[in-house]
Amino acid sequence: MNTLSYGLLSLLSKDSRTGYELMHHIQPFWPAKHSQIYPLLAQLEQKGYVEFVHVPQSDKPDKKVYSLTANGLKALQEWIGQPTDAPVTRDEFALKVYCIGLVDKDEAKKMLLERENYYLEKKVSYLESFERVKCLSEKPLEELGMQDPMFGNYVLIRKAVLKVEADLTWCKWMKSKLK
Amino acid sequence: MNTLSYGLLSLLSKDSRTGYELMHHIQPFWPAKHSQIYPLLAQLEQKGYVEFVHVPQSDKPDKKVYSLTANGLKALQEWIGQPTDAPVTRDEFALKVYCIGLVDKDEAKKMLLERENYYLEKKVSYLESFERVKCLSEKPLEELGMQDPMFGNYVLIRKAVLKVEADLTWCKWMKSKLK
DNA sequence: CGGCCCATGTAAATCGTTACATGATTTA
DNA sequence: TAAATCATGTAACGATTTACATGGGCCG
Repeated sequence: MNTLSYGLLSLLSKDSRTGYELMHHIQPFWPAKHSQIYPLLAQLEQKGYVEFVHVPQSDKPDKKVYSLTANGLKALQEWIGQPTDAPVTRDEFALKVYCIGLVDKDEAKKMLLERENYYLEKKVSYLESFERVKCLSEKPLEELGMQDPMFGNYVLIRKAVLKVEADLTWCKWMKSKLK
Repeated sequence: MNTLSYGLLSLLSKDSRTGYELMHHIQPFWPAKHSQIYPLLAQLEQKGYVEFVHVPQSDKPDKKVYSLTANGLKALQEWIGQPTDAPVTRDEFALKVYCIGLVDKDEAKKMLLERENYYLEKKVSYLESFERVKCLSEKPLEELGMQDPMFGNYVLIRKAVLKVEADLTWCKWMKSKLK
């Protein structure tokens, strides 16, 4: 059982989903391709942590809708209590910035602006997710408690927004350094 | 040539270093174990991008001090101009927070405090690095330009500090949610 | 004396990406 | 008509971690 497997169980604890949907929803916190997810779902099913129903579709390909079993829930709760790994980030841009003095100022500025636009787009998409969560939630977001089904979404989007704002602050600060 | 290889060249563009030192210095931006780095250095040497001198030591094991060659510098500069991959983060804590409602409030609070302490320690160590850079720099940091050798260190530590402050802001905000 | 730091390397296992494979429907 | 979306899966490759291997000096 690796971390991604538990991540899939985490998503399934809220909603039954297909492998395809799980792939999309897990991206922001644990990037993974479908080729990694499908075999793990098969393993999880063999362990009895998830089960699925075939859902034939006429217009689109048939799908398998997975849900968490009682055993899966137990495994998930035990995992939450275990020690948690430190987050890991790999940022090619940071490596380039470290030796940015090797290229000329115009190229450096161009790179920074590109990265800033990347973060701006991210921020927009996070704010859109935020709005979506706001609509789906019964209560106003500020009143959500730990037990509410949208609580996880709410706090993680808040985390993502704070992070991307820090990145944008850094980009703007860097731009002033390259003037 | 993978990203880590270029990362090693990036570090070597500032200083000659051993594989062991490279391993430690690249951690904040591209975590890697020595078992990954030593073979890559051998490859880089075969390609003529780096060269090394044996340095026998009496008290400690002998070492190989690597430096960047002219060809290595050229490869490095070309890489900087190429499109840059988006940063990738994998955060087990985020997955757990998503379904934090599955454990009781006290355990959730304990997890949050642990993570906050982790970030606090990180912040302290970043601020220490900051002081070290300040001492090593000839000019005051605010006056450093792109070409100065400490510029890369300076701006990346600033990036790390902004990030960890955003994380701490989130932790404090989360704590208020669990009251 | 046990464990950490220095310092380099290889081998095995796991994790993750890219490519191969299929195929209907929708959109530009 | 080319590309994207939905939907699942396998195979090959590359990246990363863990474990194996060695050995002196230093600290508590």
